[in-house]
Amino acid sequence: MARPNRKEEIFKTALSLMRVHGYRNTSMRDIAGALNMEAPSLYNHISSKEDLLWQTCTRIAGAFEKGIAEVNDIYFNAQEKLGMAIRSHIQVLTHDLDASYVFVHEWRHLQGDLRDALIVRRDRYEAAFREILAQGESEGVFVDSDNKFALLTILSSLNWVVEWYRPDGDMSPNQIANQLTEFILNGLNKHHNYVR
Amino acid sequence: MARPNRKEEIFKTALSLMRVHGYRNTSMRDIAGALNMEAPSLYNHISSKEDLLWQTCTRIAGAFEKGIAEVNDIYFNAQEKLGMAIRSHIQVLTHDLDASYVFVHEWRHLQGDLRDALIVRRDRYEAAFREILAQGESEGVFVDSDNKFALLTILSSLNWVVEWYRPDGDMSPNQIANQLTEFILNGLNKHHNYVR
DNA sequence: TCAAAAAACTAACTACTGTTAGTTAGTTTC
DNA sequence: GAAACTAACTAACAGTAGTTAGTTTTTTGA
Repeated sequence: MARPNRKEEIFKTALSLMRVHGYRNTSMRDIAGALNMEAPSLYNHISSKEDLLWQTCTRIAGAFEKGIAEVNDIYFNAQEKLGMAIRSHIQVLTHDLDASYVFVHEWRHLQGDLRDALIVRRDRYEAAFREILAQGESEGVFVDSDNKFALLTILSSLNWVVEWYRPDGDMSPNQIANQLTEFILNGLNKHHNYVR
Repeated sequence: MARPNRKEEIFKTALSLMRVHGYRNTSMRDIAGALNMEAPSLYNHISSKEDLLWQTCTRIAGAFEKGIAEVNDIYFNAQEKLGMAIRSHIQVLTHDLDASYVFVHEWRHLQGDLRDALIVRRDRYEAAFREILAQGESEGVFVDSDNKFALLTILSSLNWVVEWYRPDGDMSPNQIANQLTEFILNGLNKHHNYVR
């Protein structure tokens, strides 16, 4: 009986259900049922439903953090940095799509300290991104924009990828990252002369 | 006792709770409690919890549709159209923030036909937006991009506004629309010479 | 002023929630 | 071959969900 890691199977099944139906709409009995077992048996492998969500969120958050740290270690120029940060972000999302989707959409079902801890980490991540924007401005290669505004706009387009990305679709994660980078840097305008 | 429209009060209260705690996490008893009444009394005014969500979603969807129709009626040039479509979208979101937030985040808790109907309307709305992009390309003012990709990127940045917009913040809806339009058209790049 | 309508109430139901307790069968380790 | 471990089970609990039925109170309108 090939059963390499039951715990992983549970996570995988749970996340794919939660992606479709949401965290609250996915019961322990649903998860167990999809694995042909009974709900209480799950507790031989995991400690609680919330822990399922918590471990997922920290895993994804950790991957994001690792990515942005590497970018800041290796690259110097702001345009390169931004491009690589985008690529890294997209890699994380697409590499573990169910988990990322659940992270993006369901993290706020965490309660109390867990939730707070995640907000702190998110803010740190955003700050690292924002620093790249600031660097680009002082290098004179990015327009001087409202940093917070630009950041939110950028991150929203990145995160929306979990909404439509399909592993068997016709864009690879790298292609997506390239297109997004180009779009974010150059926008839609062909002649760059739009004035409001 | 000034009680102009109890039904509206219920919607308003329900949506503000759902915005914070989510649809599934907001019980009828929570809603009733916030209005100093008992849960069953709500049913003198509304027919079900799902109907609360459904009516909210159709209301917002209708506002979006009205906006895009007007844009296509009045304006000719693609840049203007896109700018006005963005402005209209932001107007809808910010004018009815709780409802919009719930719409963007919780529509998928609708079941069966209701959910399907909403998907159809969303697709139609996206198609109208995409047509503006196509027009801009054929007019030679927008870069030739993957339409679907550009569209999703644009709409994601628009919808993310519900995440951070505050009526008492320092940007008005029109300022947000202007900044977003500029960002979407011109991107971050100062000299428009980024090549990947 | 009085009947009708509106809007609240209490009690209760059924379904489902996450989880615990206690147990059992099969496998691995010493 | 005994002990320990793994992973499943059944039964059940305490709580919550949305909702219905039936009743009472409040408001409204002629």
